[in-house]
Amino acid sequence: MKFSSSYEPGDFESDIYAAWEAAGVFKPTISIFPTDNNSDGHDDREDSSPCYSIVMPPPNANGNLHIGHGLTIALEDSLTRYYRLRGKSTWYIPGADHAGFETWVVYERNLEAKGHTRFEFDRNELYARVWDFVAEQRGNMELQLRALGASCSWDDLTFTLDENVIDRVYTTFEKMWNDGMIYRGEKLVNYCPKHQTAFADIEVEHQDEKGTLWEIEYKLTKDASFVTPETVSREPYEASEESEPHDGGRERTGLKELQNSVSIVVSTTRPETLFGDVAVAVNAEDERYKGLIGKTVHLPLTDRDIPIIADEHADPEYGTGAVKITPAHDFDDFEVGERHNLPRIQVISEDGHMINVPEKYLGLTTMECRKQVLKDLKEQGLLKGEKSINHSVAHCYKCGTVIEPMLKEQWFVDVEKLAKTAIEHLENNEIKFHPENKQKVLINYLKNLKDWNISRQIPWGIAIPMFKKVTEEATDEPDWIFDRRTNLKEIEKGGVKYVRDEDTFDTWFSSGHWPIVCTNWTEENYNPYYPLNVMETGADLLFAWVARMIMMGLYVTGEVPFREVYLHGMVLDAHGKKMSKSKGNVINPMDLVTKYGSDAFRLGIIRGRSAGMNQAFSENSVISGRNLCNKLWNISRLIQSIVDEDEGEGGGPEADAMCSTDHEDLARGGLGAGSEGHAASASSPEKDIPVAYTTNNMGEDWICREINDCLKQVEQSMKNYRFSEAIETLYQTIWDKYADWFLESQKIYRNVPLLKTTLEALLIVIHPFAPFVTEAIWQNLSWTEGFIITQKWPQELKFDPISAQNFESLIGIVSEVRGTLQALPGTNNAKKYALMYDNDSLVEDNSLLIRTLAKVSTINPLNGAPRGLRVALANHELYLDAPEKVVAEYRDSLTEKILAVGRELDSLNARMLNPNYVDKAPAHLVKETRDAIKEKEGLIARLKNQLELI
RNA sequence: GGGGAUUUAGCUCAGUUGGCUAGAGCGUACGAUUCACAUUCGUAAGGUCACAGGUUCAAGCCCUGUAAUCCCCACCA
Repeated sequence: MKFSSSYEPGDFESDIYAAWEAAGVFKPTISIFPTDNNSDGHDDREDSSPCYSIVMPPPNANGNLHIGHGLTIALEDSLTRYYRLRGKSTWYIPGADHAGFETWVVYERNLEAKGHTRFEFDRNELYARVWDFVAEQRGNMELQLRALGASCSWDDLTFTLDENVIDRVYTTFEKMWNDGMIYRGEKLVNYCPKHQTAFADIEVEHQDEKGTLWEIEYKLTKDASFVTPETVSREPYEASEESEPHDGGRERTGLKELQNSVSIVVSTTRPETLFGDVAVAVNAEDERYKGLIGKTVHLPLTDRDIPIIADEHADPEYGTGAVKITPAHDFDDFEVGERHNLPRIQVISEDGHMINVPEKYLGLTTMECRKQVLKDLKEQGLLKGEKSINHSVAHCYKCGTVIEPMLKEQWFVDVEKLAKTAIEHLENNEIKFHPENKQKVLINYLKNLKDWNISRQIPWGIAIPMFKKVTEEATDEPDWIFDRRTNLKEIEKGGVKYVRDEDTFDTWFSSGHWPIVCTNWTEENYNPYYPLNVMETGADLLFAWVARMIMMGLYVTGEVPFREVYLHGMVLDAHGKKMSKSKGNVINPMDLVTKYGSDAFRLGIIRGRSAGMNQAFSENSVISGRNLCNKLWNISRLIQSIVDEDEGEGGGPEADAMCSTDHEDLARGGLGAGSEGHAASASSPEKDIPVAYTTNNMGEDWICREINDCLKQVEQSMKNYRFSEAIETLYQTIWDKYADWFLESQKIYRNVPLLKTTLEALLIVIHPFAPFVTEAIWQNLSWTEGFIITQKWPQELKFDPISAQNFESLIGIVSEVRGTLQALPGTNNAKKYALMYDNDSLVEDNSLLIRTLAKVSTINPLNGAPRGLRVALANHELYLDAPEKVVAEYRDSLTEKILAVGRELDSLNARMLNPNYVDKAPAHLVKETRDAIKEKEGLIARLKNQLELI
């Protein structure tokens, strides 16, 4: 196979993915139910388990992937590929989400566009219709996952409405029902009048808005006796003469006589809910109102009287200190109502119109009613004030409609035990969090968790398996029974008829089972893939999802569902702003994949990102990723060309073991170990596999050392989920070390076996992050076999450490020479001035290498007295053969340099002059400081000497 | 009100038990270049580590406080 001369990811990425998929390399190698009894690994899975499992947070089945998905996949797939290379049986389980509400909104919009409404169809019909709708749309998302390189086990894809998911959800629900954790309650729920469904607290978006706080006067009744809650009827407004509108000034002579001199003024932002008022609350400590507690006031625009009660909810500092209590339409008032056993009067219907109000207001929308109420109050002189305030208002996160707190019968989960158990396991550190602080945040959240409303009035979801009794005579039977037959509208049991609840589950109730259902966990069998090794998802889902998976996992399996949690932050635009359609700054990951390749995208989005942080992202980082891929491509082409040349010349690959260079005598530094010094001729310690190369010069020893360090650092980084750090290490090793120093040196000294070994190692190590280009190269290289995706993680390389360290000195020399040449006046100095050395074996032995790397034209021994410009090195005698005039022009730079070194020396000396430092600091640091001082002193002396010569 | 974070080079970010002269990428400036790569190579400039105290031989890192920015939860009658 021939390498194309340029890196074109678009030419091979999809073919490579198809080849992997066809070869079945994404599947775990160990099945769930082992045939041998070799898996005894219930404990200590982290290190000893042969299995590694991770699940994909399911993207919307009929949507497209956005940038956050891109990040998720890049992270999860990198982990998956890394542990696969480390030899684990790796199971990355893909998923697709029915996305209950999202999909429903899209579908309902379609329906409306065609002139229909949901209310024309029954639930089963709607479910079937949406199913078809999703089936038509489905597939894009999965293609995009493939384009991103997700090495997930496609046969195991779990859809959130799969039968096994529904089954498991029903089993859990039944267990909870039997355990008494499920109850039906009339509570205030967050209700969107447009979508006509309730939401969990967490699905509501609060926005700060300007609003008006109105002050309304409620007059005390003459007969100020306490009115017990029972005297207020639930349906107080039967159309009657009395509730007809009055003229503003007309004396009310009906039921009540008003004590006009005394009144109480309440503050409200929602005057229209006045009709649902059942009390006025004041603070017991509030001197202004103390005497009024227990008296009654007349509720304006009505013929009702309501009590004045004392409750801590009333804040004397806020408004007038008196607050009207409307338990059916306000969360706080609901609680006040419960404390005082007050009735709940619902005055707003589910579609946002007034009910249970005087006829004049009946059927108005809330806004219309508000206007009318204000107008009427004003006419009666009861509107006492109007202030504009800032307050936060709850909105539907999908359509922006103001959320109406609504009194509804719903299913609730009593979360007390669930939360308590979860907290215990979290405090027991059974789950490791990245970033760490999220553990505390989650515990804090669970400690304050309220009961969980799991009913949703959306047809597209898992039906709640509860049926309500309709046969009135069967009084002994329970009102509600559990039954799995949710495909039926009506069932009969023991002669009693029941109808199914129309509601569906909150999506998080089923999603909470994700690790359980994806891994096919069962009560009967040990499953080596549960708990998951890690749960990776967005930090914004900590409460909504992660918390619920933990509670459900513990409830169902008794074990935490995963050992570690990695939370990524939000991907922001290049300026650190949230991406949004309205701002027009949305970046589509697929566009970047098309433009720069999948690997470039993956490298770009992971780089510079740390756990839990919302961080900026720009195309530049993807370009930089593409450049690295290009570098890899060209490194490989170079090595392949050397291999080809070598095999063409010599007697085949076996001859490689003999060094092909003519410069063997020069290759090792004078300080190299042993006469032959072939450090790497030993065999591998673990298995008796002979290593395939010998090192023949210091650059080769050095690169082996650097690659070993790189391996260790990447392993460490991956263990700690420091992806960005791993990539940084790889960039440096591949680019700055391997390409810029080692390969440059190999243009002189060619060690074909070592080139092969090191290239393989680097390709494997970076494969998790750049899977396509590394596989493409692997397939192009003439000597490699199989797929890179299933290779083994590289072994440590053998090398001679002293020789490796000498190469470090050589790098220092070359860098200093380059810098000096640049700083000299004029251009092309490397060609003009010869480099001379005096009595320096390292330079002498490696003069060819130094000449090549520093790009100087000639390098000679200095014959005679020093001349030209002395290169600023403490331990090497090097001169650039520049004429005096040029050296004189360099004078300023030299002075600058002397001053700089002088400053460093001063600070070092100051440190040594501090007796406490010498006494208390670790000995090796003190020694280092001493050595550094010696070196600086030497250097400064030489530079001063040089300056004098000029 | 409760909780969590952030503040380091022009920009985006590293800097994990405190330890040599605080790093990277991008950007900038200057220079190079016939064959692995201009998606390149080399060199350089650029920092009061938000501020004020404290602990320590030693602080970007630990402690206290202040300021600014951001996120989450609750509340806002």
